[in-house]
Amino acid sequence: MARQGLTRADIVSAAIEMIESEGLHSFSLRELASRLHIKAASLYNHIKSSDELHTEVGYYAISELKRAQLEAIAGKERAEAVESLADAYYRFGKERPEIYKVILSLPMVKNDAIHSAGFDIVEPIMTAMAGYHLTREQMMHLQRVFRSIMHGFISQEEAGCFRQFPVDVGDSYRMAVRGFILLLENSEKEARA
Amino acid sequence: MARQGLTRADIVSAAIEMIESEGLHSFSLRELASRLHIKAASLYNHIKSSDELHTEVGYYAISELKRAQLEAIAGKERAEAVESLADAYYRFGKERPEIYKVILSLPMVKNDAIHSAGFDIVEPIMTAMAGYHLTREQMMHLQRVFRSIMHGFISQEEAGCFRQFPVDVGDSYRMAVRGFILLLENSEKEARA
DNA sequence: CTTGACAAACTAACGGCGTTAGTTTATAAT
DNA sequence: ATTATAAACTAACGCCGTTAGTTTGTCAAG
Repeated sequence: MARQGLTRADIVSAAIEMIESEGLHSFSLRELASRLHIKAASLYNHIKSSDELHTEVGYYAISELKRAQLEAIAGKERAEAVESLADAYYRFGKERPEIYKVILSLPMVKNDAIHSAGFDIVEPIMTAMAGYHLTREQMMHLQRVFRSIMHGFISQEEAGCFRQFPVDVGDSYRMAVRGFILLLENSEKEARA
Repeated sequence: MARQGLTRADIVSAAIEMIESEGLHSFSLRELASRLHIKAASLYNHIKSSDELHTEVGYYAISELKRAQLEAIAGKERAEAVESLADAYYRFGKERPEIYKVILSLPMVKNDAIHSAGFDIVEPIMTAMAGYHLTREQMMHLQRVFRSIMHGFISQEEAGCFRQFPVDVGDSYRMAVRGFILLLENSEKEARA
């Protein structure tokens, strides 16, 4: 087998492709190696462990999500910005479910690099809320509430938890976003008081 | 080794114990068998597969969550009922994180038994909202919103996603619940109109 | 042009996993 | 006392991540 001179970047992007097309749960180093026409052990010339590769894919996933978010809020303010941000988040989770799962499965604890990458996700949310007159502390709380709603909705829909009732999932989603905007307006009133 | 006459129920409850104490991710049939002083292959006299055991543990987890929820809303109405329900949900996720993860990892799709068990989780939520004057359709949507907020919050906190900022997580949680109650009140107004 | 260093690839193996097939054997019912 | 049932066993298969040690292609310095 002629040597092909694979790089670390080649391996990471092959992993991303494979996860997107075949699913995170069925991903394995051996299968990845096989697709690169390599033995599994050879991967260890480029990566230290399966976890490290997983983290590397995670950085990509976070950067993609951030990109989509920043694009969504560009030139928008207040409710319009928040709705557009939510839509981008929702679409990302729906269109790239496996990559989204990678973000969720990232060990945020005890890994400074991932921890700081987490700020990339927070930043667009803070920007979208900037048009509201809120204290810095309120924004920190509200950012958590926003992420909870979005993540909770996406992952439960993906898991099939919303099939008990025949009502439209899109309608539920819009109601959830409306709830958050109500909370934003309510918080603004409190901040003024 | 004297035969101990293990039953399916023995195995399920040993699995529950093991998951609660050692964590879902480190659970394995071989380790479970070892704790029961049995070979792994012997487990197959009682269960068909690892997935089946997982599902069985899931039924237990759902019933426990439902029990906690029903207890929380007993004799309460409207905001008080919803807040108490949310607290029970939150406490369950925090105090029994591994069992909670089992619920999340249940394959809701393509398994009728689990699908119908999902109703057990919905029911207390519908009851808690019963005091509000809402249409049946509104309740179906709001139930999804409630679960999204709760699940999103619990799983992100558990994953360590809320460590970017030093503000109190409990305060964020209360703000999230307040947001949901605002949405309930707002929906009620719309229903009357 | 040769030589030497580096790193990309290899083979072989370990211990772990879920699972299957086929076998023994204790217990409970006839 | 005999027999049927099912709880347990052994042995093996094919996955998995990972490590150690080895070959070999490539590329740069002498």
